Amino acid sequence: MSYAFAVDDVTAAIADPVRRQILELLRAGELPARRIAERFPISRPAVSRHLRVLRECGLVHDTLTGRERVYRVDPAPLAEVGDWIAGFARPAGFWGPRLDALETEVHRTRRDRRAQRLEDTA
Amino acid sequence: MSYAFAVDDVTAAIADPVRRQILELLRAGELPARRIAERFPISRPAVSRHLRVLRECGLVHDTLTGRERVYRVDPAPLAEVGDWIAGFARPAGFWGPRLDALETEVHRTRRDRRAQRLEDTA
DNA sequence: CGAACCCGTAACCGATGAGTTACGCTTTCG
DNA sequence: CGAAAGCGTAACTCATCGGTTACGGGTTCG
Repeated sequence: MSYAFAVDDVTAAIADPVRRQILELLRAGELPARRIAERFPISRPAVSRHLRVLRECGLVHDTLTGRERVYRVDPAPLAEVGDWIAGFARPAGFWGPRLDALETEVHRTRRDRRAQRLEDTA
Repeated sequence: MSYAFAVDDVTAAIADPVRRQILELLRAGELPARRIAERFPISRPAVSRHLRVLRECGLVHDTLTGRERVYRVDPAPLAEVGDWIAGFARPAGFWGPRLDALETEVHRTRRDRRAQRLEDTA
């Protein structure tokens, strides 16, 4: 049971600068798709597809409110990458013990995400 | 002064599963290119190019020894990504304080890397 | 010296990915 | 009810990327 599956999706997702900026934007608070799109020089459908990528790997969640779709960030999948990175700790227990806390967080939020998914597109 | 530049290269580098596996392989110890290549089902030149990508963003360093080129991993650039991830800490100071240690590490190793680069291809 | 070894690069190719415009659905509101 | 707003999707184009084979340069060794 490795995270390889999820890590693959998440690393691919954050490899794009636009998607990273979207996440940073959402860090300040939830936003409807329109508000997100107008912050970028690219077309709205382009942003919409970036949002889909982020959605499919659980980095954002959305709630349909009237005719607006509000997005909010979920850092849990990022923690899995942080977990992988932590495996490259210096000599022995350099960052290790500190980042181990992340792993705990991963397990904790894995439950939450399942619940979240049911709420999505609600 | 943001890491955006470096983070962009590093996230792109670790987005590929083969490159991540190379890093994991090198985590156990340095290896000549040949030894790395024979662990993968793809051709040797393909691995060689993956190594180049990893080299160009500082994730690996190489030393020319006779007719062999020995590679070793450098986790420092990964720390910059960890740093970025840490910015998505839960509510307030959930992982934050723990991952702050990473940032310190980033600064520390930035000097080292400059020295490393001079040694490369030596 | 010449053959074998180790490795990187060049040239080429199919797949993938990010961008665009056009379109359709649902919700709001005059 | 009909127009406008807010989103997502489809179809298409173009650049990038990862894979392959072919090749060349430096090193070891019989």
